[in-house]
Amino acid sequence: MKSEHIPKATIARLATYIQVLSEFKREGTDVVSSERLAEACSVNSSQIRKDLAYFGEFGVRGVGYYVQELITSIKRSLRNDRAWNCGLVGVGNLGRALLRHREFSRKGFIIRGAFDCDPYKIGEIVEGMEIVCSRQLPAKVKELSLEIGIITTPPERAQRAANYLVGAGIKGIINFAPSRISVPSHIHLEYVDFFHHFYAAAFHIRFAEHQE
Amino acid sequence: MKSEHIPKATIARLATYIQVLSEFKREGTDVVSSERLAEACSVNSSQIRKDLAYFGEFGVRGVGYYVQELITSIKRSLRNDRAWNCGLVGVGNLGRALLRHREFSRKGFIIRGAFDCDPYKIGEIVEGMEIVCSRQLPAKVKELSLEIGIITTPPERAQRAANYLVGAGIKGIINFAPSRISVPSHIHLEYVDFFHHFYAAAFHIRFAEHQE
DNA sequence: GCTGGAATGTGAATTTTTTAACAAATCACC
DNA sequence: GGTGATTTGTTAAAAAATTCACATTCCAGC
Ligand SMILES: NC(=O)c1ccc[n+]([C@@H]2O[C@H](COP(=O)([O-])OP(=O)(O)OC[C@H]3O[C@@H](n4cnc5c(N)ncnc54)[C@H](O)[C@@H]3O)[C@@H](O)[C@H]2O)c1
Ligand SMILES: NC(=O)c1ccc[n+]([C@@H]2O[C@H](COP(=O)([O-])OP(=O)(O)OC[C@H]3O[C@@H](n4cnc5c(N)ncnc54)[C@H](O)[C@@H]3O)[C@@H](O)[C@H]2O)c1
Repeated sequence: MKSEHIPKATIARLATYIQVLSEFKREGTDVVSSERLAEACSVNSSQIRKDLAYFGEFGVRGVGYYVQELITSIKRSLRNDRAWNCGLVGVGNLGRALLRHREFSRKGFIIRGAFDCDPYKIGEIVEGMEIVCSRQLPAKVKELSLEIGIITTPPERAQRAANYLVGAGIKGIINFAPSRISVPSHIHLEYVDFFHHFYAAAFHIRFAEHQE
Repeated sequence: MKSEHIPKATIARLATYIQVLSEFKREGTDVVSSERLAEACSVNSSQIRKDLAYFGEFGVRGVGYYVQELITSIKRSLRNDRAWNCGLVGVGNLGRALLRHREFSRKGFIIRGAFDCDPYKIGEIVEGMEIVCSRQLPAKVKELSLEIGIITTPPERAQRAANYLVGAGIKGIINFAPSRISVPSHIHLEYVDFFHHFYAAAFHIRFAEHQE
């Protein structure tokens, strides 16, 4: 039952499945049922089967899913079967943490360019990568075939960073700065904001207290 | 129309509204309609009115919402009208970036304790805060009235960190490590994983290419 | 103090997402 | 080769979230 439109929530869950399946693999589990995977991910088992059904049939009835095979299938479904070249704009606290994070390249998102406008930072080497002046963005995007731009500048600079990236021909942008930006409709834009998890925690803690 | 159960998506959107409303305020806008706010947040205007209706009536018919008043009302709704004391476990790349991030205290989440198990890090001062040995967690949680625990340890240590936090009497946990952990049901647990944004970007970029 | 234009709050309609249920497929064991 | 225990893929039902539509309220201007 391949399908056209995929819910955002499904993408997020598939990412979780990969994570949990990788743990299973490390533990030496070869085959897993939707029931068992569901429990580990705190979701309903038909949810898992439905999510997978958007992309194809990956299991064996009466048996379950072969862990390694399923990981590969999900990655392919998510277009994560090849590496993506990323460029990071704004090498501050957060930018540095991301540059040093090994998981990016392990997951197929390879940060190949790091840009900043601060002359004191330009030329510095972080995690084997030289910080380059933002003005060189257009040249570097082409040279390194960058496809995804990561914005970690202060919020008031995010729009400018986006403009540079778009002008340079990037295809998608992940914005970590807490400000809304506008880009042409053919550019895929994602906002990362984990504060809502803090709000949610605060909300539910106080709510539970109130119930007592 | 006050209500019992609040969708998670509503909480996340309310956080966005606060962000965008703060921008409006900075620009000097005093009154805003749901239509205009909706446009800035890329959502439907009745979505906004519905989200707010879960908590009360904050607008004036025929006029709109008073920006500052609405910010205050949403914050109160989200139980964000008082500060929350947080403790961070695992002062590595990410932990440091969070400790240095001013936005936390500005938003009412004050990181009062930083813990690590690495003897080389214990005693070090980061952003005016001394890194303390994880073993002192129970004592510090009580001393500093910590309510929310932030886990930024490597994934294989996340469960242990959670156990410490739970044992020490924390009320909620935000886990930045990419591993599922288990905690008693009265502890509110949130997972932060921004990789799904990268997967979503990759997926949609390739999908758009395929359409052409 | 009336009137027209504007914008909220909300019940109803629609759409989307999740869950349940079960027929179809697989395999171990006899 | 048949049988029963499993577990998938999928259709149908249920639940949840979003959007529509409009009665209700407010205000500015006359
Ligand atoms: N630090 C965190 O934990 C954290 C968490 C969530 C969100 N954020 C957001 O991420 C962004 C970065 O945070 P940070 O703590 O790293 O801030 P930071 O001030 O440490 O770093 C910002 C960097 O961007 C550079 N910069 C500014 N304008 C630029 C431009 N036009 N082009 C290229 N580079 C430019 C600055 O020189 C600096 O190096 C902020 O928007 C922040 O709100 C940070
Ligand atoms: N760096 C990033 O950009 C990034 C992004 C997303 C997720 N994460 C996740 O966040 C976590 C931290 O990432 P990082 O890059 O900061 O790693 P890191 O290795 O730099 O830091 C981990 C820190 O945790 C400490 N630690 C280990 N076990 C501990 C324990 N039992 N109690 C207390 N402290 C302990 C270590 O001493 C170290 O200081 C990882 O799980 C990582 O996958 C990181």
